[in-house]
Amino acid sequence: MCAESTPATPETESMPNNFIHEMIIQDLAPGGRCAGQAVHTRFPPEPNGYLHIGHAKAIVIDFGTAEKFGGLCNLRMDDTNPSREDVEYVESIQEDIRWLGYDWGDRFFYASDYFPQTYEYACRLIKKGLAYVCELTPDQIRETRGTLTTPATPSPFRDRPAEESLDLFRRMKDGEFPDGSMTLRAKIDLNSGNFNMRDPVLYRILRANHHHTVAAWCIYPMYDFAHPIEDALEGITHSLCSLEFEDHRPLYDWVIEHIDAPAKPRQIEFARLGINHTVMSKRKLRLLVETGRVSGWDDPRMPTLCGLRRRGYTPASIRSFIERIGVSKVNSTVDYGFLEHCLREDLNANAPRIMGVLEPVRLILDNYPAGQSEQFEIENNPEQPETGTRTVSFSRELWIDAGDFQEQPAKGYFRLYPGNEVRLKTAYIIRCTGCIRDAEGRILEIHADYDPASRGGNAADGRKIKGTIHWVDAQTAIDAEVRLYDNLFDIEDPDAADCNYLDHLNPDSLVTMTGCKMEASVRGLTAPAAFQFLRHGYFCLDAIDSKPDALVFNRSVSLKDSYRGKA
RNA sequence: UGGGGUGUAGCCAAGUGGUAAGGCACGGGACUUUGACUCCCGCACUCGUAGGUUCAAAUCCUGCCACCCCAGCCA
Repeated sequence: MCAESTPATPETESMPNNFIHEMIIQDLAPGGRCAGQAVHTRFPPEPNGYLHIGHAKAIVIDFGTAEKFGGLCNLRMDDTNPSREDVEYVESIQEDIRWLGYDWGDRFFYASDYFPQTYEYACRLIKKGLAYVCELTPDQIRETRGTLTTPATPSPFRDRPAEESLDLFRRMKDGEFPDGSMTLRAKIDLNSGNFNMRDPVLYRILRANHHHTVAAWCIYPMYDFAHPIEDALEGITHSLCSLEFEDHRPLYDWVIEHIDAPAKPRQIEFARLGINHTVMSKRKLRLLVETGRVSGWDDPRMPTLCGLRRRGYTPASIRSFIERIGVSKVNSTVDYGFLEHCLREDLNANAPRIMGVLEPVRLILDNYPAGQSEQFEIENNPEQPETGTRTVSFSRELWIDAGDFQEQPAKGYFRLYPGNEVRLKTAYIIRCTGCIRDAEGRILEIHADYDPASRGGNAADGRKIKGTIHWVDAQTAIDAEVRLYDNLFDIEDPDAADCNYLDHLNPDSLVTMTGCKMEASVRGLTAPAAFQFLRHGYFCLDAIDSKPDALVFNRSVSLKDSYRGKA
């Protein structure tokens, strides 16, 4: 069960032009680099982990850009390094992208399916004298690569005859040499200030079980060689990626040029997404999972798409968030609060409401006939009257939230306190007459009288009632557990270089409340299922932990700061 | 020290020589059968910085400063 509260249709029409769009518009203009062509992009994750909100930015940009220009976006597993990849990830990646609302049609590819062509292109480079088989060890390659200010020294194998390299390369593929003993290297520019151009490795020998090709290959192309080829073979016109690949663009272009590629894709880089109070790197997220600091990749505190989904985030809210933060080349960190804002906005408009109390206290209406019961029709969503109403039962004994009563009211408090009137939402106006405490001073029950003439919540004499509170009929209430989630880290920037993020896990990131009470109509609800109550978080049914007799709710967004600290 | 990038409000972000959009956050007010939502109002005499060109500069030129990325047989 997934919490989808809104149709998953990307609204890229509303997406304002960003610098990538401007570049594409120029490419498309008459005489431009790809005048007359259809825009074609791709989202190329390596299947070595779960997708997170940072990937959502790339997904929205890749799919959204293609859609904006009436083109297509492929989904491609960039699986050129078998050692860390797994089918578990290729499946979760597809599920999460679908959940976000994007469709790659029949254009699902594996980079590893192109290995035969990639091999042929490598042979072509060798024949042109642009690549050679090198027998230097990894250490030797590092030592001869030079430094920031000194050029690389040539490999002793750099001028090996093409025929010899071709033969060796074939034998590398045929498994004649051990892992790591040889590489295929491009012959480019040892003096370049860009390390990527100092004879980069194109192929390495690696015996590992590949999740897709199994043991068909024992040589694997490097990203820098494989990626431009993958893009060219698929007819990609614009290869969008993150900023750290800017230095790789000259090599990308070099490959495209020298293999005589069937297409000339253009790489454009944008800044990846940073959000405060969380970490985004797969390595760090993986460690949280493996050390049990969270319950899994889908722990509702995780910034993974499956975690956000379980927390109650809607696909529309995530898409809206990405579209609204914009696209630029500035390294930026967006406030987590903005993500929450986008969720609140969607939930407020589209989520069905129920009433519930987290910390139940018994409320007894002394003048309400014992044994009597009545029904109220309550709107499911005041923002959408067309979503109808539900029936909620009411009787003499109710549950209200402890926070909605103060025996000694604080200054400005306008909910229930002795002598004060408050409205039980859509039911009656009541006046508090006092409360009973046990020996330890805990409130056992609150007493009040109801105004029979106020059925529906309006006073017959027109008097104004300032406070309105939630309530649940004690006779029909359903028990539930509620989990309050907060930021995973208690500092703004757990990624800061001078801090160990594991030392800053927020100890209050998960607070579990048991014995909570929900109105009975929650039973009939399936996904989408998000609820707002208790001034004023949004909660949603946990799709994974819920059982028929033990509902579990996750709080989707924390309370607004302006409300924190108030009674 | 070499190469590649980026600097507009607390956080994102428009702006492309004609006098600083918008959103989040924040503050104030109105409304309210959720202290939510919604609605108003306020929030950069200034665009990293110092000069220069111009009638006019965030936009053009020069110098300086700050920050990010790069020396994997990772992507």
